[in-house]
Amino acid sequence: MGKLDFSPIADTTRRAEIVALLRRAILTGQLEPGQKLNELRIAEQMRVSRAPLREAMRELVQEGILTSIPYAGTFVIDVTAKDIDDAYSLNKVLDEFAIERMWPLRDQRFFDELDRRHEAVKQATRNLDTTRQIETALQLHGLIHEWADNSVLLETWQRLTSRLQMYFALHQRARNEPVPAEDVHDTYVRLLKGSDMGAAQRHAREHIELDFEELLAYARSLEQRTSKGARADRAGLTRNRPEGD
Amino acid sequence: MGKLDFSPIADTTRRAEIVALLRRAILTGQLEPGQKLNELRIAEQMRVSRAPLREAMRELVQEGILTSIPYAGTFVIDVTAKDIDDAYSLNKVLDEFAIERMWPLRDQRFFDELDRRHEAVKQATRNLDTTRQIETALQLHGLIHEWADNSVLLETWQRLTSRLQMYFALHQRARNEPVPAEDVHDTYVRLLKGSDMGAAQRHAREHIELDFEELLAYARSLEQRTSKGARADRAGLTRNRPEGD
DNA sequence: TCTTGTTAGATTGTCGACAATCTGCTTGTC
DNA sequence: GACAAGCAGATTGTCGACAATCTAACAAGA
Repeated sequence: MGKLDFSPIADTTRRAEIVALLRRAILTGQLEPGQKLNELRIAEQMRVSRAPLREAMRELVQEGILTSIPYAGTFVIDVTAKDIDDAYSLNKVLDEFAIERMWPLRDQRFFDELDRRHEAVKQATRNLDTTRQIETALQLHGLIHEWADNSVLLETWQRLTSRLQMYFALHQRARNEPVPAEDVHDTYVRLLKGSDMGAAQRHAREHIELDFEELLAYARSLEQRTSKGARADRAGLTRNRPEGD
Repeated sequence: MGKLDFSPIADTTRRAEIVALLRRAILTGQLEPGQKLNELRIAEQMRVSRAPLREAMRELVQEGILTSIPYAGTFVIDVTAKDIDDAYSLNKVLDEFAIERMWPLRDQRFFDELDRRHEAVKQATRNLDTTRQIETALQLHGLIHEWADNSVLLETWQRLTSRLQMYFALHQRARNEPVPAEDVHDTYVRLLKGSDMGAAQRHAREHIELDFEELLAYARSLEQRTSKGARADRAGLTRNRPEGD
């Protein structure tokens, strides 16, 4: 038989496209944290009715980068230092788990893909395209999760990644200078190709710790000024209440 | 000032109520895996238009217990042995992390809440209410995650829990006999009150392992018969594709 | 001046109808 | 009989309009 695999056909619903557009706008920082999303205005701009737009927003709310308050509006989530800290500490655990799981599954295809993504990061770095740099770096990092053959882990990591990407983008936006970070990933890639799993896990943990401190400091500095969308605080999250008691 | 705190007002949107109704139906197994959700029919039964229903469905899709295929329909996710395995192995990691984090945060309020939830499980067990038993057991288990003071962890665990609850409910449904499991949780609760964190972590891991094997065997037996909704396979999940290359 | 009630405007939530798409059946042709 | 084309029927996706709710400004009264 012919050994040609077709890629799945593109999503042809407006909803999916809206989701992609909005997500991109949020993750690149074009929509700022705390900002309110006016349905009517966005719908007009996109030449779309409010129905698919609202459905798209619901998805992003569940994805964790929007938050909705009934009859008040839907807002981009606020970035608190605690959130970043939480996300990072969990990410470390997930990384360790992912490496453990994917370690015996490494093969030539893995190494090739690893190099490919590493190259993409270097490319973006050369081009001084910081947005793309963040994106590719996270994709490089995500390979271990994709390769771990655990769909739940992958979903979890992708949710985490959305926020991390948003945090990084904001950080980059704040200070306009591009990160030099030329070959930060070299060690990471080398260790993933090596034979010492423990070393790879340790490096993943420390490597992350690195730019984390910087990011955290930035978030703390943001915390001072009062965000105009400050009332868009935690809503929902109380699924577990013991209703019958 | 008066020291009375009011609980937040109930969500008064139809959407929220629909979400709750649908989630309950799915998690208790009233809606079976692979089953298609006909929008028109459900909307009529609930006396609601399709708009809020569809928004509710979008939320549950992102929550991971429904899956949607454009122009084909929305289905309850299929339960594969691999999914259960994945969820459990990740859950073990999360438990360990949660215990580590909440350990220094334990106080009297924690112990009280622990006892309260433990009592709820025993109550449900006495009443032979298996659905409620599953629910309360998971709530007991969830306390460590709620107490870990990490919102991202909590969200992640709640997503996982949804599936686990669904799996358990299906399992219970299959074999009608209620689980004896009278005091399975006694040791768990005792260790969480004790001073040996490592022991608590170890127990959490092993205790889970217990009913896991049973559940997994059941899932494997299901895998034989062809589900009528079999084509409702993984859709989406490919957010990470490198679009510009 | 402070509080409370009222009202107008804007925004979100919901509805019913229409358009686009899929599925299965029928029909026609070889 | 096998197969492709085409035609209902049903279902999902989208639209425009209406209802419910919130916000802020303003007026009335203590």
